[in-house]
Amino acid sequence: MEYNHNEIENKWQKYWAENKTYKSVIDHTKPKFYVLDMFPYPSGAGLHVGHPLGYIASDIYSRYKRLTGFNVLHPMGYDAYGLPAEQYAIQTGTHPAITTEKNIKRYREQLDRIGFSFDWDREVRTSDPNYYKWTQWTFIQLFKHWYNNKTDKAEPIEELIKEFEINGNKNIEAATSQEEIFTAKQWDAMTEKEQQENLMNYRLAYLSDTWVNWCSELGTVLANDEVVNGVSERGGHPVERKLMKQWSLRITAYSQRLLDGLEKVDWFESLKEMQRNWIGRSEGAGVYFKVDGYKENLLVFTTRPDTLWGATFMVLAPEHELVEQITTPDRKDAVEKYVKWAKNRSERERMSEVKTITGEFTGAYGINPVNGEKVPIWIADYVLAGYGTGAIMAVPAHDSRDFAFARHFELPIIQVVTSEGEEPVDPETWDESYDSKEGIMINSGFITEMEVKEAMKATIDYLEENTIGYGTVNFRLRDAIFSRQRYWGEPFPIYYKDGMPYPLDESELPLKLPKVDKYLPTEKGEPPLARAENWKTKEGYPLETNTMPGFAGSSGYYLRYMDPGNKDEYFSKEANEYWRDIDLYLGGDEHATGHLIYARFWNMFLYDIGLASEVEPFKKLINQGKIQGRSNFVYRIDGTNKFVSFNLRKEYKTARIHADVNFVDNDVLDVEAFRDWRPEFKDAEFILEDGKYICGWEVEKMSKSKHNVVNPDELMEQYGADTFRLYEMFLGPLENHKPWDTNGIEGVYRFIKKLWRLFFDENGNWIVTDEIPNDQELKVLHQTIKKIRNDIERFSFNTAVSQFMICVNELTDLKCHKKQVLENLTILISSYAPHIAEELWNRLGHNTSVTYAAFPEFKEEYVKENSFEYPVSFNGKMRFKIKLPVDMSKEEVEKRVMKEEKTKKYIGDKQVRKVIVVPKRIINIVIG
RNA sequence: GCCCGGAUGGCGGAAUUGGUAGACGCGCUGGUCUCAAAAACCAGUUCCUUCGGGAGUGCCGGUUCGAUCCCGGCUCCGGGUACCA
Repeated sequence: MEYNHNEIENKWQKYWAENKTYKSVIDHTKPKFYVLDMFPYPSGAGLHVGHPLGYIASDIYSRYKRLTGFNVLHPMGYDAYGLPAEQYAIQTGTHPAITTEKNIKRYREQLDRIGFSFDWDREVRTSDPNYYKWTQWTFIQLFKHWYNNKTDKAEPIEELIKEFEINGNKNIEAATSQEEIFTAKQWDAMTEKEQQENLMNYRLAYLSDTWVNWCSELGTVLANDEVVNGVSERGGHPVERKLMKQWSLRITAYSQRLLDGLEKVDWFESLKEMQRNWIGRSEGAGVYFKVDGYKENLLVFTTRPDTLWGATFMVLAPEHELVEQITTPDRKDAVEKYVKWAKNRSERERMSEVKTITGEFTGAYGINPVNGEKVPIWIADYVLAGYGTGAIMAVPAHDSRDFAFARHFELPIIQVVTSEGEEPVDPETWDESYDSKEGIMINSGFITEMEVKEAMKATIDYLEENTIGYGTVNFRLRDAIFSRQRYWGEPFPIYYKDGMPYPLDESELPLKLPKVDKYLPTEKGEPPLARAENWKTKEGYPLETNTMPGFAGSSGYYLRYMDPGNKDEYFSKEANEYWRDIDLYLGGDEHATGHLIYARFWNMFLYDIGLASEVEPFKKLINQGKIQGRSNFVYRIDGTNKFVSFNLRKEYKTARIHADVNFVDNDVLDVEAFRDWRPEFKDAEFILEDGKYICGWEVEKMSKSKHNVVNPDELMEQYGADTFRLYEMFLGPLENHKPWDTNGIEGVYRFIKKLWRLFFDENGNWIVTDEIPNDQELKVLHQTIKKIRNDIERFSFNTAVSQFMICVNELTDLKCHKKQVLENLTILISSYAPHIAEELWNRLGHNTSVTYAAFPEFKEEYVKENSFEYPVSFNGKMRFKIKLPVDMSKEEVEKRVMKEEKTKKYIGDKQVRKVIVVPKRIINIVIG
């Protein structure tokens, strides 16, 4: 039989589907292994050549784990809610569900063509009511829980209410926005609405007026991680700050646990570092400053309590709630003008004008609690409303931003830290502030002469003793804004009574997405769901009109895969206790500060309430690199329709034009295809070199406009899925970002055909024999077993492909067609090239899938050498090799080498200073 | 600015990190087969060379018998992040 990839691949893909070869069920006799890919958003463009990279790697790993005796869970699904389908709906009126369904179908076809070992019976889609029922259910649980800082976990809100009824909130330590203390009596006296408002400050899912990132172009708010460089991640539209009533998740309650959990997981260090920075823990102190003439206190956060004596002014964020109250009449106009200006400035403007120093004096003064000094209170937008308390004490001598501000507005600068052994110099002469935490305190009351670190501690103690401050930890992480003013997302299971939100009863779930006439906001500016008829409960209470954000559905999908059909529960205890967590998670690192933090939070909450059995959901995580495009260019001579080949282009004035990579082969342009491409090139002329038109090339993003998109379907049609899979892996290390280059796939295709010819001769006759393999053949096989196992375990898929090539080359040279060897090779390669492996396995006489075979055992004895070819180097330079027995002693080796003619030649008339013999490594002779 | 990566032939990359630099593949050169081409196969391919050798893993220096690997100082490229107090 001739190797016909299309025939073989269709046959086995059909077989796998019909026999449910990759179906996974709980099996307590085997250890479990859960391999997960980040599920895709099914976009209309389908898969390009970059998408399957991670899926191929995880598939190889899954198949390998099956061969080594694991019960593997390897599911796939779709992150089906998303903006593109909704934007398309707005333009065309097509319901996003229809677009999504169509895209999923196309994705599935493409995925199936690559031969993945997914258990499709476990497919989940975030937009499926059977799935989002549990997203809604989890939201209700978040609404019904609060975070107890004493026990460090989420607890039911009923218990909080009980405590309020007995003691009020004075003994409660919670993650809360509630600052006022009330008694049980006061609690009792509250109306239901007041009680609900109060509880809202404790709930893990809560409604509040929040400063949000508003994107008017998209008509919705965005989470912090959805805003990049001041514009929306999707579409690049401008984003502004706006105060809106929004649902949020109190993820900040989990800041410390999210940080600590990173120590327990096996992820790339760079990714962990990104999460650490995003969580942004900083230790310091909260300090109360009295406002002169008012009873209000201003609370500031500082990481340098030791520099309190150097605070010469204070700065509030323009949005700070006390600004209006404390501004003196003479400063009112200026301050109001500034606040208005700051508010209307877009995020992007604010970020690009960081260097420009702006601010206004409020006319008010704060009183430094440690020395009673009066310090002016300013407002400036370098202080952010969203971080710390939105107010700072400014220590210009020891903070570069405060220093710049003080210089600009001519405010006093007092030095309080001096570097050890140096005399203090008048700060007026400084070029920059002294920000280092190394040094000795001066001019600082009782902490003078202390070391900085000692002074910090002493100051915090002092603040706490005198109740003018406290030691504290601040996090950069913000609560996750959870409302979106869009149609295509999960409806909130929430209704409103007297303006207060209440959760639906769980029996009402799923609350299905209603039909609307248009996918746009209403005339009154309400979200699209407000257009739905009868969008209210049975009792007539109005339902929430916002929908959940994209990360809602993706935060717990990996748990649902464990038990996707469950009608009564998110997932059963039994399923979760068996599958537990993801042993290997593969995906792009663009999710570092979004999905991967939200999902950890989601899982941690489910752990707290007793559902999930592991705190951390993703034990090991690998980021695959992005595949970039490799664009090709032609060079048109200015003012002509003549194109000059790459290496001759310097002789002319040319313009560089993208040529479609699909009619360029090894940078050689198919001139006819190019002429047919566009009418304006019909009569193009070409100046060739060596009879060819050579194109220039560059690595760019893969995109339609750059004509560098390579479609996997065409490659698979031409070379087959097995070749495609091997080639994607052969491209380079999995985690590297790398350009796609179709040049080279031929080499892998040649390899596959060469593999086939170990089993069939050129006339297609089966030539496998039952002969006993010889030592050489066994050595090749066992070297390969060892290398493949090793390489897969360390995710070095590219070098494994090389080893397969070496193995097949050597077996071909040895003319080895022996069943004992080839059978093992078939199993080895089955995780990389499953179709051809399945065909060969079948022809070797097996009637079950190679999936259920056992990974060949490596036997040291077959690769053992009794001699080693020592490289002999002189002063570190390798000159010749000499074969010696491995068990020869160092002394003996030295003696033998020194006797060699060649050794004498290279020594010449020089002196031998030293001879180094490293057994089974090297011999180095030092001469000179 | 700060924090992470990275730099090896014409190209993708290897060297499981002190021990033979350039595995494997692409491309290129020559050859076999063929009327010819394709395919397939064989040989060669880091650079320079006066054919003795010499140089060589971004650059400069150090440690070592020996450095792609360790240390110090740069340059360039990629990514993340940014008035975070």
